[in-house]
Formats: sequence, C-alpha cells, structure tokens
Amino acid sequence: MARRSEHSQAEIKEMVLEVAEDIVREYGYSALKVRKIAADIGYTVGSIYMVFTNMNDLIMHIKARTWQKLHQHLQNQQKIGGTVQDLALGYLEFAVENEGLWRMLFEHQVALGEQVPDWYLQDNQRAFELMYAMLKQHDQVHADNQVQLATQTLMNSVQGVAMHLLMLNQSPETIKLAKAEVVLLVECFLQGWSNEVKE
Amino acid sequence: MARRSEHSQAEIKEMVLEVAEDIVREYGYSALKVRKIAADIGYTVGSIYMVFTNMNDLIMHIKARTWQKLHQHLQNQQKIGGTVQDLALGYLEFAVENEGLWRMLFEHQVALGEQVPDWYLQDNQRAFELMYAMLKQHDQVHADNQVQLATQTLMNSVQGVAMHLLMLNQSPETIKLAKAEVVLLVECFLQGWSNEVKE
DNA sequence: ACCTGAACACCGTTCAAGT
DNA sequence: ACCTGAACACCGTTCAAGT
Repeated sequence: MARRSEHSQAEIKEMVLEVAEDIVREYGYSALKVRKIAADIGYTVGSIYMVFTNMNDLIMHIKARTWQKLHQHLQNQQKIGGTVQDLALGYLEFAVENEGLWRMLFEHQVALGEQVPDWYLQDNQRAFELMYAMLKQHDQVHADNQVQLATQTLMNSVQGVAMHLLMLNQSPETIKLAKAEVVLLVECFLQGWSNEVKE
Repeated sequence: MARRSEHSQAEIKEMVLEVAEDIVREYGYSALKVRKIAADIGYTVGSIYMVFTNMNDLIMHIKARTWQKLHQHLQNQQKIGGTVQDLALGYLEFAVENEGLWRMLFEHQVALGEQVPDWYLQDNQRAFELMYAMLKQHDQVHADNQVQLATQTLMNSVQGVAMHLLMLNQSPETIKLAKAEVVLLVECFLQGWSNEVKE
C-alpha cells in the first residue's frame, strides 16, 4: 500500500474539488463528508489532508469557485445592449440552477469573530465587477465611490431576494415571484438613483 | 435516578431554548451541541428528546423565536413619525446586536428539497408586517398585492445587505458601510416606487 | 515521498433499565 | 411516567507504519 503516484498533488486536489461539488449539487452541503469524497476519488481519507489543511479549507475553496462560476455565468450571458435588469436576473438564474452550491455560500460561515481569507473575498468581489461596469456606463452624475456603493447595495439586495427564494421550496410560482421582486427592485432603485442630486 | 419531576415538560422545554440561545449568542451556531445543552440545564441528553423530536426541531424553534425577537425589536423602537428608513435601520441594528442568533437563521437550512414548517414561516412573515403597514400608510397609488410585493422586495434586500455585513468581520467601518447601503437602498427604492405608474 | 487505515475524540440519537 | 446513561453509528482529524 501507499506510494501510488498515479496522480500529482494538483490532480488529486482538482479531483477532490470536482467530486465534492458533485455531492453538494446532488445532496446539498449537509451531505459533504471526507469519507464520501475519499471513496468517490478512490483514495482514503488521509489523502485529502495532503492537499487541504482541513474540511474548512476545502469548503472555502469550493465557495470561491462558486463565485468564479457565477462571474462566468454573468459574463457568458451578457449581450450587447444588456441591461442592469438582465444582469440581476442572471444572478437569480444562477442561484436557481446551482441551488446546492449557491446555498452553501451562506450555509457555511466562518466561526464567530473568525477572519475570511483574502483570496476568497477577491473571488466574491469579482462577481460584482460586471455590475459596477454597467452602472458606471449608464451614469454620468455619480462619483466612483458612489457607484461602488450602489453596486454593493444592489448586488446584496438581489442576493437577499435570491436567498429568501431558496430558503423556501423552489417551485415555478416562487421563482416567478422572486423574478418579479428582482425586476421591481432594479426598476425602482435605478430610477431613484439616477434622480439623486450631485453633491 | 430518573423520575425527578422537578420541572414540568414545558419548563424543561423553555430551559433548553434559553440555554441554547445563550450558547448561540456567545459561541455561534457551530457550538450548539446536545450534550452542552443538557449539561447547562442540569439534565442528561435523553431529556432533550422528551421535549424536542430532534436537534433540527429544536433549531427551528430557536429560529422562529429569533424572528419573534426581531418583530419585538422593530415594534419597540417604532415611534410616531417613524420612517421606512428607521424600520430598515432597526432591522440592521437587530442583526448586529444579535449576530449569533441572526446568522443562524441562514446558516441552518432544511435539507435540499425539504419543507419548512408552517409555524416557522408565520413567525418569519410576521417580522415583515410592520414594513407592510408603513408602506401602505405612505402610499395611495398601489394595490394591496403591489404593496405586498414591495414589502417583500425591500425586506429581502435589507436582509441581503445585513447578510453581507455579517459574513465579513464586524467592525465600526463595515457597520457604517452597511448603514449607508441601507439608507441608499431605501431612499432610491422608495423614490422609484412612488413614481411608478398606476396600472 | 506518498498513501494507508487504524485510532482518537466527539457528535446526534435510541432505548432498556432504573425509580 | 420520568429520566438516566450506556450503546450505536457516524463524523473530522492525526499519524505511525508500510512501500
């Protein structure tokens, strides 16, 4: 036993992430266990601790990758002439289509008072960049930091609407309701924001 | 051993909820364990299963009580002439002051595809009622179901902003930022909403 | 150097056995 | 009828021992 060297450390790391994501997609975050991951990649538990310091580390990497996937999703569906509303609805769509992974972003939290790693926050922030660019483009009156604040506010709001949807049972009706909320949110917020007086 | 009858079932239930909330407040949801609860109330593990069917049941009751606490908090701080913004900032204030309990509302989720109990949803909804009343009062143009939609949208949005705050480390600066986001959100949303054309 | 798998401490839940 | 506490299955993590 031992010393198989069939896969490099990097390959094992990728395999772990891949099967872990499959588990979360299919059975949800609560079903994610080391032994299950080990069995699925054909190694034993100890191997996972060669490539991740612990479960928390592994989970943070999956969460970071989910933000990357969201960014990708928003980028892919972005067309010329795309609106802020399209972007917000794209976010909601991603959450619905990736329920398990998306819910895990919030079901798992660092312990009270613990720090979130910097590389994680970067991937989190990057998913908001497209919204910043879009607001910036359609606006002349606000300063950069005001656009930044509006971006954060709007994205966090959309997140809140999506969160409420996924806390209930997803159904065609609840999804329709969440979409209506996002549409109303974007519509009202943008109108109010563009009417804001310059300082 | 056994047959102490020092406390009624109802009393034990209340004691369990009380110490469980203390644990979550101080150490967070991840520190909530049956054995710890049992030790804190001076009973053994088995006793907890006399009054709750399982941990999930206990947790759902704590979460329901947190919504009740939020409702209470909003009701208490409501003055004559209070604005929508005051209400939204009151929500944020509650989340900051009750970080552990509030975070648990979202850290704990029912399993993928599982149903949320009805009595829980009722307590959740009730915390939104004050906002509905306030929007209704300051508005003449919208139909009831439109006011309902606006209430959901606004409350979920505030929730999203608060969630983002509590995912990071709470600090005077991040709290100030979250407050600014809530203020901007309410201001812009309300202005846009009141300008909406009647159908 | 890489990987195993037994061992450890801890977890939620059950239930026969005491009073 | 009420409550105990040992037992069970399962969990994340470690690390001496194999190749």
